[in-house]
Amino acid sequence: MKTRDRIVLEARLLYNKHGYGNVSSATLAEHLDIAEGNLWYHFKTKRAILAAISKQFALDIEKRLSLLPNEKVDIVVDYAALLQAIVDEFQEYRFLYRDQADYGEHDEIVRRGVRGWTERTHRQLQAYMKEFIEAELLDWPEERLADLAINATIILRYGLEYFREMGDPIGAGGGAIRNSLLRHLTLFEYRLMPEAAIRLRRFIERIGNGEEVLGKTLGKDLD
Amino acid sequence: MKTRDRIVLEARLLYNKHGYGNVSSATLAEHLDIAEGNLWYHFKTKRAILAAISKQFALDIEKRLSLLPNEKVDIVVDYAALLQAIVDEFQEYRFLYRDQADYGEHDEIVRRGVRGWTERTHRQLQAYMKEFIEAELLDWPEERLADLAINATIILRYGLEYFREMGDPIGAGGGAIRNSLLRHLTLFEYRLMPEAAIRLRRFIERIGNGEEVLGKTLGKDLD
DNA sequence: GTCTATAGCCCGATAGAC
DNA sequence: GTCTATCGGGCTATAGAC
Repeated sequence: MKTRDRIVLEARLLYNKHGYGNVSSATLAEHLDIAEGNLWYHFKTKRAILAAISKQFALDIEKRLSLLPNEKVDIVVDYAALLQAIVDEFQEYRFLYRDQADYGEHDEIVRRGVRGWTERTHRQLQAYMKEFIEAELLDWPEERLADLAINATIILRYGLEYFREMGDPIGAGGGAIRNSLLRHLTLFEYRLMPEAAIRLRRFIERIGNGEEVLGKTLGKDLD
Repeated sequence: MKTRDRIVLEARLLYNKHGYGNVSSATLAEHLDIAEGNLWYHFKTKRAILAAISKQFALDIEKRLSLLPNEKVDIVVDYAALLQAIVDEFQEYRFLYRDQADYGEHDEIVRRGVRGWTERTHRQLQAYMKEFIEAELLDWPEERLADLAINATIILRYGLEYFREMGDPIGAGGGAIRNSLLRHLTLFEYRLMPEAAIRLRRFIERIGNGEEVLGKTLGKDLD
């Protein structure tokens, strides 16, 4: 792996773990076992590292947004795969949102993209919900489908922070991911066919345990 | 107003605006028009300022948690007053949660309190919802009332960050507060009596516009 | 209580040898 | 591409005069 790529990877992991502002270039270089000067050779400013991570973030988001319900598999499995992709993404780029007050404005690519990505995420979730309805696994009125998708996005997105604050441990095996997923499920579980609800809950347990039974769809090449 | 109190107030405002890590003691002293040495006389460390703000935070939370549906007024007005107290609180101490990755561990008083405060907030919202039901303004099954209250809390809590990311301006008159409140309303509006929904929406517009028609219940002495 | 002056540290970033 | 050495600047915090 090239030094430049190692820097981008390690920076992202350290920023997620300790916060962007708490990871100095000296610390980063030390973790990479390279000299600090070498780091400045590859990236002329600290913000340039942020830009490189942001670029990869944009690519990964597009990959996740391209996921669609697969006609060949059943919708419960499809939806579980989407959920896994979403929580992976939120975890892998967590610092980008969490530390924004720290590093100031987002990189341009994120600043310009974030609104569109969020709206497309709503539509993506809505498309999956619609499949549940068409498979007669969910009984939900069409006119409230958009609200369901938006509220589900918000809860998935901020669940990690919410449950961390409540004391749940983060990371694979920790309760925060599992609880976020279960929390979003409360929005529509009461209108799901019991069998579909049971299967979804089973998938959520596996995702929460970090079992990655469905194959990781994002960042596989990075970890 | 005593210098010490002025420091605590101005620090909170500046931290909320620019982020805890981006407000140096020099900047803070400059805004207060006092010498930096004077600041260190009142607070021996920067963290001591954080502790003072956290202490006030705890007091304000208790005040807000003590709000109850008032038998003499109708529940819609009561609920609007609670909503206003909650969004005020989340705005006035926004940096405390938002910048936690920056300043590290919460002050002890917050660290020990946060779980209990959140759970009590759930129960508080639930009590108000129950009043709506008893006034026959809301049709909602008892067994899903807790979930409604929790999901409403999360959306109220993180709505500000969510809508800011989406490009809405923050602060009185900005769209973020109004949109957070409307978003939380989507959770149960479809089961509200139309007349109650209309009145709630009208209150939300006024809160979103910063009109404070119900009287500010928190931080009144600070602003 | 408030001020000035300054210590001591870590940070992001640069210069230049290899 | 990688290293060592170093600079300028901002930050938290201290010392001591008034």
